[in-house]
Amino acid sequence: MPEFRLYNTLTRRVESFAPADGHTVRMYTCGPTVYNPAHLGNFRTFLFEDLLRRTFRLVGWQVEQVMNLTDVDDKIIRKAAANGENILQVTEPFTALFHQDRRYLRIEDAEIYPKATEHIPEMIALVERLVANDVAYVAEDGSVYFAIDRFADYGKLSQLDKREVKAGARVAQDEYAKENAQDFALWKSAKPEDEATGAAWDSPWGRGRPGWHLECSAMAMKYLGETFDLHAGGIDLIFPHHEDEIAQSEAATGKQFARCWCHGEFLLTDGTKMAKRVGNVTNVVGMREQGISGTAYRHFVFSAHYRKQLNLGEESLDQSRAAVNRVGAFARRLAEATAATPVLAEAATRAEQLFLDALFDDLNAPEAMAVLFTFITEANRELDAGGTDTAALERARAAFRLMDGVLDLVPEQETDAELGAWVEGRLIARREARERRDFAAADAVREELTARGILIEDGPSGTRWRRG
RNA sequence: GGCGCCGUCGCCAAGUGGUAAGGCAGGAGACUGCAAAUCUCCCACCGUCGGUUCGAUUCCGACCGGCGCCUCCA
Repeated sequence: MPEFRLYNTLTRRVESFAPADGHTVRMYTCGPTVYNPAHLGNFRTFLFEDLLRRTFRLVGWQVEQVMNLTDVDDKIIRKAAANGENILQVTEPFTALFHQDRRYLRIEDAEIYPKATEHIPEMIALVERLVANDVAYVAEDGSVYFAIDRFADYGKLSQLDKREVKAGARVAQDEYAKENAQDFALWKSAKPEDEATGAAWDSPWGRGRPGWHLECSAMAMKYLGETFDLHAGGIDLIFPHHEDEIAQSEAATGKQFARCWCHGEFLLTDGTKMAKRVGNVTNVVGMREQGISGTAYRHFVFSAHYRKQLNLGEESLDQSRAAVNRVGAFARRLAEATAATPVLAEAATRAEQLFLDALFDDLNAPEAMAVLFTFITEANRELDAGGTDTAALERARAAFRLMDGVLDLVPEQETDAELGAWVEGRLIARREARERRDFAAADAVREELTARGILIEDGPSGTRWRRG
């Protein structure tokens, strides 16, 4: 089994990583809050996690991934209340949209997508454990808080001990109910709008709803065990979300929660963090309407290391689209080739090795992509050279399958049958014109197609077309 | 105010103590009826100033510039 190295936020170092049981990586990834469309920044993180799970399989491990769907929280309740709806009416359509967007970006299915609202009993049980362990306390109003100063390790993930809260920093509005301003809510007593929107449940402390951090601890432990291999998410979740998850989980079980923590950096737009509040968000649906494929976005995301900020500029997606078209053209050529030179086999084997080296070294996707593109150039050269080595061709196909099996960059083929029939008809007209050597007429057809966004390529096996 | 990250070709972005991957764009050529695709060749001395070193883009310091976290947040 090759060594896989990964940066661990807990230790702030790149370390050797392997699942505890040696064959299945149990990973928990924080999913979306389903009250609006997830934006491209959110999907950068999900794509990073997709790359992680695919790379794990390349190492030879199985993957058990849990991605939660937060379907009860302040923003959802506010939205539901404003519309006079139940929270389900808010979350169901956005849950569906999330999966649609996810598939467009070819993000693999996680094994489990648990919803917070379907795990209220597990969450209540966890709070009871914490109260029993005397690290949580019940406030006058029936809310339950976690007392951070009763958990010695508090701050170990975010290195809070090295931090100082900004002088005059905002403090929580409901501070009066807490012993310490930094204590966080495990259980929030129900307010009228909670009841009105179906966001309140019975508990030993009265009607209420779970605090945000609680769901992840309860669901991670339910599906992955009290200790599991990896917990991933966006870098902004380090504090307070993940810090609080660690506190409430480890204070309850006395065991280490996640063995490794992994965080992806932000997506920036025009130099600032993509965020709803900034108003610079782009959604998958919007991207789609601009004719940008999911594979182009994958290329863009993988062009930077996951721990570095990545700026989405005006030209970014167009550049990636062009890059991904090259991969697509190569994929078709490889599929249709019949033989190649022996040199191709060497290039393929070398590329595979370099590709794995790059990904296994803290998931260096940009490096891995560079290997892929270098291989494409080499392979095209050997394919041009002719050759009769069919085994070499198979070697190349296997290498490409391995690499694209992780990156998944080949753009989708056109599936619009009506458009296809029309294009084929025009191509027949063009072929006839060319056979007459009436090139003016042939070029007129090409321009007609170009006007509709169709590009054509004449090759040995006839004319091929695709969308520009 | 505290903590941290980044500054590499026109744009995006890897990387290394010994003279810098890849993608996009661009230039020249081959191929093509013309294109497209493909191939060949060309296209950077790594923010500034110091220091360490035989040698630094790569280590250290200062400075300038940008970003993020400390508060809901991928």
